[in-house]
Amino acid sequence: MSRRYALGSVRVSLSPLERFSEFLRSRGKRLTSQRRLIVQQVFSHHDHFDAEELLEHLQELIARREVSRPTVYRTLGELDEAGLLKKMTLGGRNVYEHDYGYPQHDHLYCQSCNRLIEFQSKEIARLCARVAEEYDFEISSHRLFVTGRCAECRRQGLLTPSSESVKSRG
Amino acid sequence: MSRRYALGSVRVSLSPLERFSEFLRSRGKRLTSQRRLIVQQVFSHHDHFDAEELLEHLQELIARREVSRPTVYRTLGELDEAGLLKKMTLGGRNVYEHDYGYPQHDHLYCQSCNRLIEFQSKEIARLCARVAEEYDFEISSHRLFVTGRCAECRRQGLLTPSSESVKSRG
DNA sequence: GTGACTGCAAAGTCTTTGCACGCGG
DNA sequence: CCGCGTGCAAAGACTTTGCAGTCAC
Repeated sequence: MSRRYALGSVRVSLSPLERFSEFLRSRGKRLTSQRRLIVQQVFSHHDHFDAEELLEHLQELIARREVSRPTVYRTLGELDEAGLLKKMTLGGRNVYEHDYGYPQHDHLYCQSCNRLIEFQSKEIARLCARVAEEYDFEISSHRLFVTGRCAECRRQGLLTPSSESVKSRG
Repeated sequence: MSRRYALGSVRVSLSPLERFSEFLRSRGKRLTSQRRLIVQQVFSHHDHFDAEELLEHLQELIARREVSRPTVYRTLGELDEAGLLKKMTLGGRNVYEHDYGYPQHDHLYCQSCNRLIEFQSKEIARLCARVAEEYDFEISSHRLFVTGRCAECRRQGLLTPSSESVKSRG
């Protein structure tokens, strides 16, 4: 898989770190070395991840006491608030994905390999808008998950859901 | 709200308890008094609920030692397996809804009052099928959540998400 | 300097599990 | 009467919080 970005990207003028810095300033918060390190790691590649995976990637820094578990959790929340990450829940744990410089999309979720496959569809938003109008509902966002089995797993005849962490695929 | 069933119902030949009983038999499991009590409570009215709410409804039975917390959790899992309940995750906790004798639907989720509003749309399934075909993906189910603010909350100008449990609304 | 931020340890919250007794088939 | 199912207590997975020292601004 050579394409790291399944759906291409959206033009943005600021880097994630710059954008986060601006968000922090607007809230009277501070750009600490820890927040910098976490943002760097999070945006070093496009992927879906949960706190545990991020902590693994940061294990050296954690061992060196340059960043800690609670700070990672706290910062993930801030990145979500700041609109840099989008949080979702999958199998009881919080999973994050890039939401800055990345287009709106939905997911196919393979129960066999736990992969999230991204796809785009303009119709979904249209459909949501129509339903919302009917119910006099004010949409802030939508989330469509299509669960099943991906082509690869079907070929391999995998039936049992694996317990590995969530991986993305483009 | 006089309509207890927002979307009407689907004709089924067996009662939930009968259906569960059949499921249990097919698995070499037993229809115990506890499972009977839990099924009765769960299907006594149509609503979305989580384990904590169900436990509250069962508090008298729990006090009398006729049923226990672990058994409630175990039975909810079995009802999900049996296809009587559908499990979903909302705000980190598992939420259940009737899935037997009840039509396929999706949800509007109001962030202010935490209500789930059910709606039906044939187009969603069509759309999912089309996407799945494109990705050579085998669908087992889909789940669409439209998040935002319901008409009532908008009228009341409620902005802050409440922390009460999930309620359904027809 | 001062107050936001951090790491640590500890506590939450929701859910699951090990075990010995009890009861359904 | 076998062995699945139960209640109990305890552990588990994930995440959050209180606090005192530390560092960004």
